Amino acid sequence: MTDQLSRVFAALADPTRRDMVARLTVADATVGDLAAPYDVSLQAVSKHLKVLEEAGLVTRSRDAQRRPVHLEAEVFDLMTKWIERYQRQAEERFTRLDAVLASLQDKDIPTAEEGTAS
Amino acid sequence: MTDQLSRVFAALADPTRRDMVARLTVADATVGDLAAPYDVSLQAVSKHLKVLEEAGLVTRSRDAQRRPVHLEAEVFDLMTKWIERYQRQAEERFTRLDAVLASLQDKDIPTAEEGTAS
DNA sequence: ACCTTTCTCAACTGTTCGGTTGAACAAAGG
DNA sequence: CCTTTGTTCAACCGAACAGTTGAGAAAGGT
Repeated sequence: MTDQLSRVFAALADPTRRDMVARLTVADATVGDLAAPYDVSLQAVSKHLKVLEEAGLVTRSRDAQRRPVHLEAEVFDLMTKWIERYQRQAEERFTRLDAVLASLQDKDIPTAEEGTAS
Repeated sequence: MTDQLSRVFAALADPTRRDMVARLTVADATVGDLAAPYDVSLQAVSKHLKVLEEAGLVTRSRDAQRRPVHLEAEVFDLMTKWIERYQRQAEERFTRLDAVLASLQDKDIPTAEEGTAS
């Protein structure tokens, strides 16, 4: 899973990580802040953050001992673009199918119209 | 990973599965059709399809020995909704931050405004 | 009836994932 | 210094994942 798109999808496949992202849209937070609501160790949360970071979804700076986490929302565009592209393509295919069905209603051809076999 | 949203994200985290989805926007296909371009066993592809199916991304019917796979593009909406919601929220926060910074330039208040702790 | 095609199920393998604990590092602050 | 706070690293564990092979089901074609 080398490519970023895969990493982003994988990162958001986990409910805890999605929740973290959701909370980061409100404000930056430290690891401790983020860990608070969950019933897991701080280390586990730290690992989740590493996943989000490697997906490019968050960045981290430094403030004394703290490592504030900041959401990089632009990465969403990567997904949105992929999804929209194929969503559009699927819709187009759908309307194309409608056209075929409509033309079939005019004529009276019960046979296949596919150009598969030679 | 019980919820559908997690399953959809996880399903699309794999490049091979994303490619299958992409190809299914063009036309329905059999397992064999789908497997052809990849250098893995048919069984592996069959497993990938099971993942896509359990995520609600595809459905399968029957045509003699064949099991044609059909894309259910509506499921994309699930993701799109989630993404857009937090994308919007992140943007709003951004503009809100701008406002705060602007007001800070007028006054001179360096203290926090968050009502988190009891 | 047989054989072929298409696909799935079952069992096994190596790898990744999400979690744990314990130790250690980084940066202030007595 | 030594302690406290915040975070990460390392090793480990069980479960899930992505792949394999081998057997077999499902549905026709001849």
